[in-house]
Amino acid sequence: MPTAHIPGAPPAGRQQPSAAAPAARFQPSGVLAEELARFLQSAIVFCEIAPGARLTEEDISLRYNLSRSPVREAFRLLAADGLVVLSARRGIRVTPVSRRDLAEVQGCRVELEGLAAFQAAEHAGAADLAELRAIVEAMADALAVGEVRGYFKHNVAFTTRIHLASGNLTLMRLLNGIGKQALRYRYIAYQKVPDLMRVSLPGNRRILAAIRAREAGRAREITANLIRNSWAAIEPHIPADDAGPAPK
Amino acid sequence: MPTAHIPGAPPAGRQQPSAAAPAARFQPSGVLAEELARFLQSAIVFCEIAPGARLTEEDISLRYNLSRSPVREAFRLLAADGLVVLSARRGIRVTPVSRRDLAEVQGCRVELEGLAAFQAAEHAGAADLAELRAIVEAMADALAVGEVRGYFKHNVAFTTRIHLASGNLTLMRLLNGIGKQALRYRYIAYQKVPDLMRVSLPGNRRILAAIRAREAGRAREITANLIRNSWAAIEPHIPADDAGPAPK
DNA sequence: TCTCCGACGATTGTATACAATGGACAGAAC
DNA sequence: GTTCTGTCCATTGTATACAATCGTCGGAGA
Repeated sequence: MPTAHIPGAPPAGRQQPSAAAPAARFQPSGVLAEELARFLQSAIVFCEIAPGARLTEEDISLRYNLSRSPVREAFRLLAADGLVVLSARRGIRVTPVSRRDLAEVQGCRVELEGLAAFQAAEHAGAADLAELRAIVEAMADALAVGEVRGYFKHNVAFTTRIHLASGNLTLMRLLNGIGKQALRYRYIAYQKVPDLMRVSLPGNRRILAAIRAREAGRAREITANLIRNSWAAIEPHIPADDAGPAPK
Repeated sequence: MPTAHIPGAPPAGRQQPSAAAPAARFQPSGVLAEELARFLQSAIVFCEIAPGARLTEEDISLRYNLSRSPVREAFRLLAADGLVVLSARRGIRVTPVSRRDLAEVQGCRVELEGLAAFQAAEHAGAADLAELRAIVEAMADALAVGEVRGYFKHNVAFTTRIHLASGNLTLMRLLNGIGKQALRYRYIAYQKVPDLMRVSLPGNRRILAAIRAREAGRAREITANLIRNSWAAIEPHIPADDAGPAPK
């Protein structure tokens, strides 16, 4: 199989632009490169494109009826987020997952998410707090009915909102650069260990409480511990062998 | 003046490719986009292109006799490093410097450089230690003869080598994403406060000593403190007003 | 059978032309 | 004088054609 299966795309042969397409079809609205990057990012995070899969610029441009320019740019964006690895004239590969990579990502996240929680405790405004509270309730609702993907979505929103509340644009840029890669592991975690929700929710409640109480140091500590816990929960579900025999 | 002055480029009119050019002229060897990004990055870090200056893709492509494709890609790379800000159809601006930005960058660096030093203390090999030692000696030599720019260069190399010794690719990617922006402030610092060298050198010696002794926690602390010190030294030399009256 | 060499093909790198968009400015209406 | 509106232009967004390069594969020679 020369190229990986990609969902939401016309199967193989070039298709008329106006032809009917699958439900999840890529529907550009604004800048093509950014839209495509978002679309592919989602597909990678949710493992709809397998880790290690090989892609090419031309392949994607044919599938989605775009020229190579925006496709190329989209791949650069994904590479900046660590989701794909570009190698000149050898194609593009979805970054493989590995325990080693997991350790690196989570190790960095401990520091940066901790800093974000710290600064959020210092700077969060009333609107931030209200929003965080609402998100936590949404998480609780999703947990109550066992909606893993819904819980995951709200959990991500919670984290993102804390980043925003920190008021630190540079930190947000950094977290954005690592967060996409982390998202893959977080999604794998919730899929394989749904019970992680039961640990995560109280932890997030405590983070929110610390932020409300302006206890920055405590917010940092709880956040760091929560990440370490989820890290430990994820690890057994990632292939141990990190320099494994790459297919071809 | 519609566009900023850029060094190392033919003045204005299009020039023959083989024509004689200034000494520091951009000389591509491999991939144009990356070469150009490196060239512009250096110009921005060393303030040869002023903070806040406005550029356009076409302007650069004319100056260096390139097509817009690699120029465009180079600007995306610079944007990912936070050195320029892209705004659709409004041109490209060199990221302004401000105390607020400085605080964000250094705040993040305290965490990440600290983590790098910590992990370097855990993982550094003999080659890393030898190299670090050699660089520190080079720094001492530069200090002895008062070569600010030489000291700066070696100092950057020292930091980079610690990143490498950490063995954490993800951390290196993150530090790379913030390091370029930090470099501007570090360069301003050494220019305006050459005496910073006298504080920096002993600090770096102590970091190396801690790494050699495998005292990870101490390496982290010294690193964090060194950054905080240089931060404090730089701050007075950055315009306080961060949302200043943007030209035009 | 193994190794070296050369041609081919796949894939990205670069150049160029054209389209689309959003702001600036001039002019008219109030 | 102020405000609205329409046109123009600067600038980026996109499409396409061509060039360069690296890996692969087959064949010849030892």
